[in-house]
Amino acid sequence: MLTAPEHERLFNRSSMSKEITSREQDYSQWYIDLVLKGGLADYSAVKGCMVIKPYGYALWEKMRDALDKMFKDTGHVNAYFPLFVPKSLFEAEEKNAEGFAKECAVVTHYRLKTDPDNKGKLMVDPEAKLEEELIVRPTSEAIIWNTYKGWIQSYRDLPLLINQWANVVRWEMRTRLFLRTAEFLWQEGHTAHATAMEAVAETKQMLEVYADFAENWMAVPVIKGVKTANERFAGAEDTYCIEALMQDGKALQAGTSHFLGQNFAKAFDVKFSDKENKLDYVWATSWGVSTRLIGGLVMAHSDDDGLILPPRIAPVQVVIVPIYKGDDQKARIDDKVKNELIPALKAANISVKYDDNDNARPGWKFAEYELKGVPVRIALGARDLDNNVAEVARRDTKEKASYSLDGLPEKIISLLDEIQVNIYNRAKAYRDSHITEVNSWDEFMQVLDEKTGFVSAHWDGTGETEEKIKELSKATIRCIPLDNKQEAGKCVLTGNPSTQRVLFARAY
RNA sequence: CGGGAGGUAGUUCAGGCCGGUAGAAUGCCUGGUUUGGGACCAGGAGGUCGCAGGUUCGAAUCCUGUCCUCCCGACCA
Repeated sequence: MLTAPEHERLFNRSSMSKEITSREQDYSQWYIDLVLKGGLADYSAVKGCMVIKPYGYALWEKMRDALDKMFKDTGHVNAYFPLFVPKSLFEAEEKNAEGFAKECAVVTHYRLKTDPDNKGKLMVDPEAKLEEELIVRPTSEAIIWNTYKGWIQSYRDLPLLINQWANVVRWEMRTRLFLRTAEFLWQEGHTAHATAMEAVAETKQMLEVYADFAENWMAVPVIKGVKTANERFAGAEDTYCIEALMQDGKALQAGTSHFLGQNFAKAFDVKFSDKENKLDYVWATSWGVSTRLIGGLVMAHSDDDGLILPPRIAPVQVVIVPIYKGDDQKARIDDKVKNELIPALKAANISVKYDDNDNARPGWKFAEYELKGVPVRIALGARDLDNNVAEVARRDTKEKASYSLDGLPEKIISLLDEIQVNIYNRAKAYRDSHITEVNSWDEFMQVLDEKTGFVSAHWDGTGETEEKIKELSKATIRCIPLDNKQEAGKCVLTGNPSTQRVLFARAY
């Protein structure tokens, strides 16, 4: 029997610890809890903008570095273009401009001054109005194509394969940490080619790079596909995408690669002479992924105890927690860890943290590193040293096992690989079991409401039907999968003839 | 941008109707005991109650405005 104060204490202790809302209870809150309490990001004083905290940024750096290498390996180089785009340039490609017009931040003045009526306060100086407004880039096609015009004269200048790592601003009505914020970080590749075929090949190649990255680094299975005309990037001829599925059954567009045709070349007058000295407009692509991937990563793998990060991009892959009584034991553990384990793991390029902070006890550390999604934890106590073993816990399954200290680094290395594969397989099994073929409207709605996930259904190919379905179900066509099977059928809404199934889902 | 909820110590929250010296737990600091799943004892520091006005002798509390966040909708990566 507990006394009242003891009850009180128990209650407070549990409510005060970094408790995470369960997915079942409130999926959105679970996600927010993970991002905030997992130390990935924080809110800021600026509406719609977040602070990416060191742990979250370390994750982004790992992702960025892996992607950057893949871009370089496919022949691209990095450059940097301005944050501001003069309005006249921005509006040059009409469809692109229209598509983004509703969410642009605009700079109209270049100076503040002291408010004469309100000492100590500043006001916009009406004398300092810009002659031409500057658009804060929501994407950089305009400024880049304006620049490319001066860089491209002949086929010898092509292909031009440039990427930039940057921030962009899209003024969103409703924001969500990482998934949708007013400002976000991304990379945008912008390439120019002599032929349409070459540009299409580039578009598809970069889609493959994204899919490769998502699956093999982030361990998030994705479906490669093409967007419908309605969902296409403003100004593109074709938009290819990778679509991932979150644990609540909603889809997430994880990356896009656009074949821009000659739209931007014509809008910015970018021509080249071919070998026969004939002038033609160049063919273009653009492709991007953003910090949104972090949100997708969190929602694809994590559980009610916290983040689950794939080893290949986890900022800390292994954490070692010493368990000791007194300085003698601590010294023995230190010796083993610092002189053997850490050097061996570091030699294998594994990032390892030894948490011998005496402020927190082991149990607290276990919970903390589980919250942060560190893939592997090694607990090492005096008892283990006597038996020449260590307790190894994996985050993905929460299984614990005792392994001999002989050959432990090799064991950890293979365990990290195993975890990487396991979380991918787990996410894939979930994804695959949530692609449902339906043949009637009732079934369509029922699957969306009850089972969730992707719904594979026939569609008559018209924008009107697509709109109508969106209106009725809040589901959009996520993509027409690449190499889609062609089969005759009837549109799930209109009954009109269809040649293939497309993937619908409610999406982030 | 519309509807709802919220903002008080680092964190989670109480207090608010009914105005009168700012509270709890946890965390933090010091010392000690501890350490195999979120330790314990003793002492201590910490808040212009989101911000700006107003009402009042007096405002965390009442009124007005404004900013930020969450949820639901319309918009979007």
